[in-house]
Amino acid sequence: MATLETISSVDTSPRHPIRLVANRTGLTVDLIRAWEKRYHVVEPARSDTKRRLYSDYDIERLRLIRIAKQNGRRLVDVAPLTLEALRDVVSEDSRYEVSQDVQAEIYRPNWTSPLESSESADDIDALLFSVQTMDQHRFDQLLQEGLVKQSLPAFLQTVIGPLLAEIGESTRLGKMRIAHEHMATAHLRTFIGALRFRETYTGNEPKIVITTPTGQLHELGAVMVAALVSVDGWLSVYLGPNTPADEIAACAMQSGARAVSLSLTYPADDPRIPTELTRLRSQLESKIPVFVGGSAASHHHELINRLGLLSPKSLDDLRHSLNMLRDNRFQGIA
Amino acid sequence: MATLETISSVDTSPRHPIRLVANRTGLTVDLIRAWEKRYHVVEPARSDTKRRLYSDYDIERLRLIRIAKQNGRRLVDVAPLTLEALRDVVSEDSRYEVSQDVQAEIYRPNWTSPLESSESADDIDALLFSVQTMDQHRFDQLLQEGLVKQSLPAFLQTVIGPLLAEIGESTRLGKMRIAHEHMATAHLRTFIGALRFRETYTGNEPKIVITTPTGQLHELGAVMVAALVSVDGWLSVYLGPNTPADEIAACAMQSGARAVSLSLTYPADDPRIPTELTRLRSQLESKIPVFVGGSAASHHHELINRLGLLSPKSLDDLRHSLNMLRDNRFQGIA
DNA sequence: TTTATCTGGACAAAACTAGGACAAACTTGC
DNA sequence: GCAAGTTTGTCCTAGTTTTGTCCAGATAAA
Repeated sequence: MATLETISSVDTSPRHPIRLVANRTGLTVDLIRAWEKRYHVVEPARSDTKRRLYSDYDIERLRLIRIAKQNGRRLVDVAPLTLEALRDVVSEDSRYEVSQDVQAEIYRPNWTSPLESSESADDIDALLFSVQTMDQHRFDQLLQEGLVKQSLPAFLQTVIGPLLAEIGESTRLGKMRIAHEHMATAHLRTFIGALRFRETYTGNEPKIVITTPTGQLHELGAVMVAALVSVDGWLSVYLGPNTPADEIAACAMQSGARAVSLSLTYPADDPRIPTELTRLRSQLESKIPVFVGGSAASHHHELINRLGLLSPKSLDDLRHSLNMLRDNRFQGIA
Repeated sequence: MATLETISSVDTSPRHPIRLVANRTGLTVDLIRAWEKRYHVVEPARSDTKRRLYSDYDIERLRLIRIAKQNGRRLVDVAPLTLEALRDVVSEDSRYEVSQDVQAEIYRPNWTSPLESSESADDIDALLFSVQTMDQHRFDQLLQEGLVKQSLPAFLQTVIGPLLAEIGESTRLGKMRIAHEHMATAHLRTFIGALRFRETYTGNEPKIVITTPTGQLHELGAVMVAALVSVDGWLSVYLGPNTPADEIAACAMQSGARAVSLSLTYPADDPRIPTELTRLRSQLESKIPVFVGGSAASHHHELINRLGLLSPKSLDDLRHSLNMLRDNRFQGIA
């Protein structure tokens, strides 16, 4: 349960000085104070010597408010909104979808605790049912609703992960048709892919290149990573599946990425994998870490260690490492 | 949750400043005010300091009026129309907007000028530049803006099509890296895929199964078709790429689809294509037409004719056939 | 000591408002 | 086909509101 907590809540403990907040949000120190003075945009805690101390929650709100302003919103309008409400506003602006029940959004608590497992199980059952009946519209609707109930990382972990496992298993056992699996996969690709730009853009996010190496055609894992890291203020350069090592390296260099993430799923024993990983590592600056995840990553355990690549144990683990890297607290190779 | 209402109704509460409206509609601030002054196109509410405050309803009307104007309508004519009436007008116009057929010429008033070709060319250049600089966020932004300027079918034809051709050509000639092409393709997959659910859903749309057959891994064409047909009131069951014929047939039957659409691109001469197409045709009820499109469709011209499949010459052609089918005016096999 | 942050206020740039002017593009009448 | 009228996008001025930046003097941290 410890993992679930870390993954789903935005930390509200006050600890960051104003300078760091300015760096991370792209706002000036003066401006942050002016906003506080005029509209109480954030009311940070204070140290015993009156220094402002901001929480991750504050930073996230400030970042979103900056984006909302960029989209033409007035400060008066967005200043009193909660984090959740802000996310909705920003996402509505960047892709215009009809806003849902705004009323309900405003009174929702600021960060959601992970769902009761029974509730998640119900959600998954409903999703499975919509897949089996080929009701793509319902499937979409359920995904949308599920995401409203909890944060994106929690949603990926408690709903999407188990759902994919279940669908894979059912198809393997013949309880479900390949067509059903195809429909679900294709739709999840669209759905999760579109989440990536709901968050952020301040212009000074660190970048990460995300893809799958040559021979790996399944991109769902990579898309999930792309969506996930955007929550923590990374800007992902997503290359889709099946990208040659040379191209990944070139892309990382051109875009000035701080990290690379690969997803390995199927086939697990593709003979091209060792070659590609080796090439990639040798062409990249050594200070750029390469994360290798996905269900097939464990098949290449030894290779990964030998090359000095990183193999996060879970999405949460990856997320944690990236947070460290972003804040320059990264310890290097595990 | 009252799904249908939430999805189809547009919020009328006034809350957006004029700047945001300009961003979303692609109109200039001056122009929005001029329209209000002269024709009372929209009469926004005011804040206590006389700032204009627009509702979602206003924004949607303005967006449609912009498109109607682009199609040659006069402001005086469209200004007083309700949102629903505007939707009708725009959808009516979009039938002729992109088509080059002589036949359409008859119905086509002489004032139509879809878009200055130079303007489209500029848009494409900007998109290409953002691909070359690996600026994925800019790429997304430009796509979004492009879509505001014209209707989806016109956008696909005048921007996305040429863009893909240009990228493919540049990559082939080595002017662009594979990584650039990958990024653009992956992003377009997300972007176009997400457009599919922008339209309203009443529950009694005719369904169409859209996919690519076994061996065809490129899904962009299929995704474009899925987005396109949703504009004309079809509900697409999208299965992603690489679906076996048996599964396509099973899916069509289970979902009660009225049509099937396949996209063939690469490899053009895959030996599995004839087998798969034959199997599909034999397993489907004969009253369900199968459309085969994509750049590689012409390689199988003879086979397609022999099996009684349909091979639309363009996206517009496909759209036209589907409209006939939907309205039960379909003449069967060409 | 030097650097960072604090408060409160001043100032200026940017954005918005209203009303009107103007030129280009289009329509209509002859 | 040409001239007169209409429509339409853009720009200007002048006054108001909103928003970003800067300064001065004080306190705290490195």
